[in-house]
Parts: sequence; structure tokens; C-alpha cells
Amino acid sequence: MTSEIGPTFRRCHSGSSALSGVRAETRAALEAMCRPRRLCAGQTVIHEGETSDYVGCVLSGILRLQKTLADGRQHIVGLLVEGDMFGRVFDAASDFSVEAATDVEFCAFPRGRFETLLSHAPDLDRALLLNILNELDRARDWMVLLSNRKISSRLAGFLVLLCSRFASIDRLFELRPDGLEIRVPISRTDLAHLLGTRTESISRAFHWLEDKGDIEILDPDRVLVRDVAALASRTGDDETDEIASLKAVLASRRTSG
Amino acid sequence: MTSEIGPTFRRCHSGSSALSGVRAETRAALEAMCRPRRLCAGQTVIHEGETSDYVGCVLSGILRLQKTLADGRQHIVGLLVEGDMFGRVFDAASDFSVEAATDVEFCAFPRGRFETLLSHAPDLDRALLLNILNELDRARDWMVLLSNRKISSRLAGFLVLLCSRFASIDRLFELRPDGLEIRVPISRTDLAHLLGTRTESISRAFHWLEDKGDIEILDPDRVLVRDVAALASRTGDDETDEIASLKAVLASRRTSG
DNA sequence: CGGCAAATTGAAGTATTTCAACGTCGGTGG
DNA sequence: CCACCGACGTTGAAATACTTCAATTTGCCG
Repeated sequence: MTSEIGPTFRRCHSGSSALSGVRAETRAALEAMCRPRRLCAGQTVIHEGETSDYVGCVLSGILRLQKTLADGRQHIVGLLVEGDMFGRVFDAASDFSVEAATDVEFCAFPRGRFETLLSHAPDLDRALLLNILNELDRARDWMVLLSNRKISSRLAGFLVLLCSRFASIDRLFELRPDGLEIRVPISRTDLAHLLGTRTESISRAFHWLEDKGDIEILDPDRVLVRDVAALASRTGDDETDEIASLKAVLASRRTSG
Repeated sequence: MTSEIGPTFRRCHSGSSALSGVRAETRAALEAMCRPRRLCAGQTVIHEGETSDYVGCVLSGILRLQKTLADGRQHIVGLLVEGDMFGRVFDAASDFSVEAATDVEFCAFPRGRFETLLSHAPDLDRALLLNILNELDRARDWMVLLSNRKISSRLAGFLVLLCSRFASIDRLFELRPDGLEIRVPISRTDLAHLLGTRTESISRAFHWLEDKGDIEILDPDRVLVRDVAALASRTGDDETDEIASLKAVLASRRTSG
């Protein structure tokens, strides 16, 4: 197992990773303290309210960052993919749990040692800062997305975000002559928790987008996006549908009547 | 003006501020490069998509962090209060504008000089990191709040958040024998943009909470919270109302019928 | 007092939730 | 091999909540 994770660990320091750009020396120090881990879908990485002993960096798979509410409902506030870091650095409080949405591989760095390294390696410190700023922007993008009143708009926004943000994860996409095939990496239930609604509404939204011709549902977890631009235009409160023009006609009729 | 801001500037480095905890030496350096600013409600501090030349720290008043959508709608993704920092450090992209929600005073630090100081002052670097981690958590709390399907739940959540997060701003609160009086620091319109809805719905939600006895509307911008706990319990999909028990009765009747 | 902006209210239209039922797929055990 | 089960996705219909548009009220300012 270690022999397999060893080489993949390097992914953690390359490409779009949070840790790309750190010096070789720092990288070596990180590698020395890295504890490879592997979990199955559904397992909990960090329990809510618990101070984790390590900081992690995702190698493969998807983690969900979520909060369990008093009434038992769960809400997902973010997805972590290859190259994303998680776990609290220093004492920054955070009451979210981290669970595996799919089978997952990640590196665990003992928190104390990581923080010590952080103090001595400005490049790592800088990389972490940029990573967190990036996370902050992502969170805010989610907020804008959640502000959409129509579920189908939120779903369209999610799919567009998937294309733009997770574009680096080849495994999820496949360019086809008739569009872009996307693997939706999480279940309908998780998608509902993410978009603040129920699975039934998610299902209806998918089929509504299909009816509009923007997407084609190949499998529950595979979608063919015919036109990303069209999808993006659904992100705003669109209504540029037939309905809007119909409304305009009715309005003018009422005025003249 | 400067004579007035001079002393207030110290607030920026004390109490709950992002910059509390930095060494006196670093503080002096900051003070040396500080450019006090003052703006009226409605003015724009940083335009969307524009690279600001400075990093700011709020002294008084409230700024709103928002995004203007393609269709002209605006959505607020965060509020900045005393001690909060804003503006991009390094090149972290961010497409949000910053506007004054109320009259506002803040310090502006030239970005280049601030970044240079950051490289030489680990304490400032650390403080900034913690500040951003804090912002990240706040953003995620907003997401959870926005996931509520009932507007009244979102509003209740907002009021509770106001109590807990902005508690340090004395000006906004007053403890009374019959409850806690809160000054709602932003307009109904902004509140609507923040909670992802319209002013009419906000108004109805306020009055619904009043009917339930959780709050009393003293003025449009002053609310008496009778019982914070009761309000907090509305944050979840509550329904523990009369309606829920009524439903149970009806259900059992239907089963036995 | 008139004008204006913000807040509120009503009524009709629209979207989502809820509850319940059905279909599909993959695994299990007879 | 096939029946059964459970997890997951889908669909329908009624209940509920929100949005929209329009009208009205309130409070503030000149």
C-alpha cells in the first residue's frame, strides 16, 4: 500500500495543488512527515468539534466538509478534491466534520510538526495562505450559487462550477463531439445537501435541464453538457424562457386593455 | 479628521481585531503606513474585478462584500465590521466589490508596503492567516444559514449570528430587563440580498417571528429579542409549532379512518 | 404640508416541499 | 438461476412557502 501511495504523493506537490510552488527542501521535509491514509466512501475523517491531530492534503477522491444541525439534517459546505488541504492549522476554530464522499487517499501531516515547519518555511506559509484565500473565494462563490431561488439555477451553477473548478481532474471529464461529458462525483443525496434542497427537487431539476436541451442524462452520475454557455446563462434568475416573453405579451395586453 | 482617527486607529490593534496580538514593533510599522479613510453609506470602496492598491482594516461602520450578477441582481456574501480586514493580499483573485453599508471609517495600507512588511513580520503574517481562517468559517456559517428553506429560519439565524459574532460591537446591543435589544445595522434591502430573498419576504418573516413571540419590532432597525434560545431553535427546520402537532393528529386520524 | 423612500400588506401566480408509490440496479441467499 | 431486499433515483399530487405586482402606510426631510 505504501509502495503505491509513495509515488502518488508527488501529485500532492505538483500541478494545481495547494503545495505546488514550495521549495524542494520544504517539500522533502513534508514528505518526511507524511502519513499516507486511505478511506472508503462514508467514513469520517474528522469528527465535528474534534481537534484533529493532523493536517491533510487530498491525493485522490472527494471529501465533503459538512455540518450536522441540531435536528439531524446535514449540510455540505464544500467539497475537497485532489490537492486541497484540510484540518485546522493553529487554533482556528471550526465546527465542521470531514467525511469521505468517495473512496479517498490523502496525506496526513502531524499537526504540531506541520506548524513547526510552517514557522521555518515562509514558502509553505505563503502557499497555505494562498490556499486558504482560494478556499474563501470558493465558499463565497457557493454562497452566490445558493442565493438562486430556482433549484434548476443552482444545479446549473453547480455543473458550471464543476467544469471550471474541477477541470484539473481529468478523470471527471471527457470531451465528446457533441459536448462535454461530466461524471457527477457525488450522490443525489449529497447534491441535495450541498444545494440546500431535497433529492426529489434535484431529480426534477436535472430533468428540467434535460427538457430544455442543455444537458443529457446518460446515467444518474454521468451527464452530457451540450452547451456550457447555455447552462451558465441559467445560473442567473433566467426566465429568458418562453415564459418571460409570454409574460411581456400579457403585460402589454393588460396595459392597453 | 486625522486627529480624530489617530486615536481610533488603536482600536484596529486591540480587542477582537484581526491585528490584535502583533508585536509593538510591527504595529508601529503599520501605523506608519496607515492612511485613514472615511466614506458615506453607499459609496464603493473596491470595485468588482478591480485590483485594489491597498489592504484595509475597518475602524467603524459596516462594509458589505458583494457580487453583482449578470442580470443586475446583487448578492451580499459577507459583512465586514470593526477589526475586519479586506482587500486582496498577494494575487488571490476575488471578484467581489466592497461597499459601505453605513458611514464607515477604515485604515488603508498600501498593498506593496503591506506585503513587504508581511514578509518580514511573521507575527503579522500569522495574524492575517488566523483572520482569513476566521473569515472562512464565517462564510461557511453563512452557507449553513442560507441552506434553510424557510426565510423566517434564515432571519432567525441571522439575528442569532448577529448576537454571537458581532457581540463585541457594544453599539449594536443593549441588555434590557425584558430581553436583548439589537440594532439591525443594515437595511431591509441589504438583508434581503444577504439572505437570498426579497424585502417583502424579509418583512413578513420579521412579523412572523413577532407573532410567535420570539421578538418585538421596536423600529424597522431595532429589534427586541425576548429569548435568544427560542430564536436559535427556529434556525433549524422547526415546525415544532402548533402545526406539527396538528399534522400528527390529522395523520393518525387518516390512518385510523 | 407635499414628496419621497422604506416598509408593510394583500392577492394571485409560481416553485418547492412533502408524502407516498413506483422502478431500477446490485447484492444476497435459497 | 431467480426471488427478495435495500439503496437510490424518479414520478405524481396535494400542501406549503415564496415571489410578484400593486396598493397602502409610515417616517423623514425640505
